Amino acid sequence: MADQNPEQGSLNCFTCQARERTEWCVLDDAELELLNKGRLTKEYLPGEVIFHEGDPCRGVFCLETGMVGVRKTDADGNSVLLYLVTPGDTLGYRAMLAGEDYRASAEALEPTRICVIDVPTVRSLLEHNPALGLRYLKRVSMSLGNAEEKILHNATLSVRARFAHLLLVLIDKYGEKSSDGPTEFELPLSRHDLASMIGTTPESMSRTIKKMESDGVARFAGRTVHIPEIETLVQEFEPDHFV
Amino acid sequence: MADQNPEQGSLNCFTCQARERTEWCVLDDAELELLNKGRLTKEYLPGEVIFHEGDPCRGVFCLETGMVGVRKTDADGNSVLLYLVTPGDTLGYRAMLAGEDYRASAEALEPTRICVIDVPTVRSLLEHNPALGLRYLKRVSMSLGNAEEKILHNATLSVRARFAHLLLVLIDKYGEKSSDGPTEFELPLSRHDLASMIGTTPESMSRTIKKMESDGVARFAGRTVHIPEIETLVQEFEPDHFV
DNA sequence: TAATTGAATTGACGTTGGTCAAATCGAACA
DNA sequence: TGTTCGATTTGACCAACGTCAATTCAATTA
Repeated sequence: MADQNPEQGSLNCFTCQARERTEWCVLDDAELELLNKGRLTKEYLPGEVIFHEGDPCRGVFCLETGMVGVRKTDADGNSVLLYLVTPGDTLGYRAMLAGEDYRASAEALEPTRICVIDVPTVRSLLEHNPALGLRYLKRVSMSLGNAEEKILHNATLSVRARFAHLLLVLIDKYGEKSSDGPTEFELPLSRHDLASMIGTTPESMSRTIKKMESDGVARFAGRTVHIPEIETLVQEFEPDHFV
Repeated sequence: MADQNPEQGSLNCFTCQARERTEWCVLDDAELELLNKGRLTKEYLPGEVIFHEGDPCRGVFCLETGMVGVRKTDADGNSVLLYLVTPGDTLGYRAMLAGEDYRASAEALEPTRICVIDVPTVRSLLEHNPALGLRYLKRVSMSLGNAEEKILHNATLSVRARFAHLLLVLIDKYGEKSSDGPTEFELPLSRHDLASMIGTTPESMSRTIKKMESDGVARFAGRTVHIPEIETLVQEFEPDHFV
């Protein structure tokens, strides 16, 4: 694990570029001061683990730069990649708010700079500023809605349809903002991680990609994806979608 | 939909048997008064729908008696049964807290008596009593943890293992509280609904039950299940579980 | 440039579990 | 008691997808 490194990037919560995009945007200056005091910055290299499933909750993490993957693994070593966490997202709040140990692990996928705000500080902020709680309520509730949707998708859609959906989500989140026409963008994930995001194997992932190429739905070159027409992806996902 | 029927059961939030088990247990008398005023009681017969996916959120529901199923259905009519809601549970809070329309539908599975607390009342209570928000935060966060676990299970476990797990959960929630030895209990669900709780078909459900019987893991007679040894179910679920 | 290593792909194969249709069961009711 | 209707079970079939092993690819380093 990389040591704390206060020499690079923003030095505190006041100057942090990511803050306005986090739940902390509702805090006033006094509260920000508290947040800043309860904070510890760390850097992680790809593959380094930020927390493990079963670890006691250490607080809430704020991602400043880089990318983190949240994984859940079972006894046999099978795993799913539940979330990609990018700058402006917070991490680890579920365990904190549920008062549980972590039920998933978090791992840097890129060089990542991240702050931890310790449990007592978060608890105190939550108790004194109801707006923060409401903010988190909204966040967790939307996340729950998405998780429930994923349960439905995994139960009813084919690997191919789930992958089409994943591509749409990734384009929406990390790609150019053009809803139609040809699109090109960089997948932020390996084939293995793409597979574990939709609950399948790298082999099936590979075959699905090949099939999509031969069907002219998309072209893949390494992590670069070219999609001639976004709408065809939507069709894959909802066969009877009307434009 | 059955009309409001104030003649049966508890007449208000003060005398409601279920209340102490809900999030409302943190309210003081003045707040209970507000809750009581924002409340409307309804009764539903099995099969009647309480809300539909896509409906605007009407408030938070409190189940007093009966049972409700929360379902999510896709365009092709495939569906999963996400939750069973029983007395003392609240319902519909996810959409309310996320500020979204319902993303699932709720349907009475038994004759059900339920109160609706309208959106303005819940919002007002949340804004004035931070403890209520924290209470819901915990509830939603734990629910999210369970949903994430379900995503992992559906991706990695067989139908049989998922069913073993479902049985354990149902026994824990609705069965006798004996952790080992022979157990007998009543399934609260049809085969079809059991199937849609673990994301499979009634046919596969039926075959799985038959196989489990021939393996001596459990005996099924209609909705009555007899399990000679609970531990064998745990083994089904976690092959390398140590006692 | 050759060697090394891990990721990705491909092939071959088997199994799970979905689909469709038919048969059976069981409760409600005439 | 016979009838009816939906729920459940059974059978037959097969497609999707997981598994295992071998191969290829690409990036890194000696």
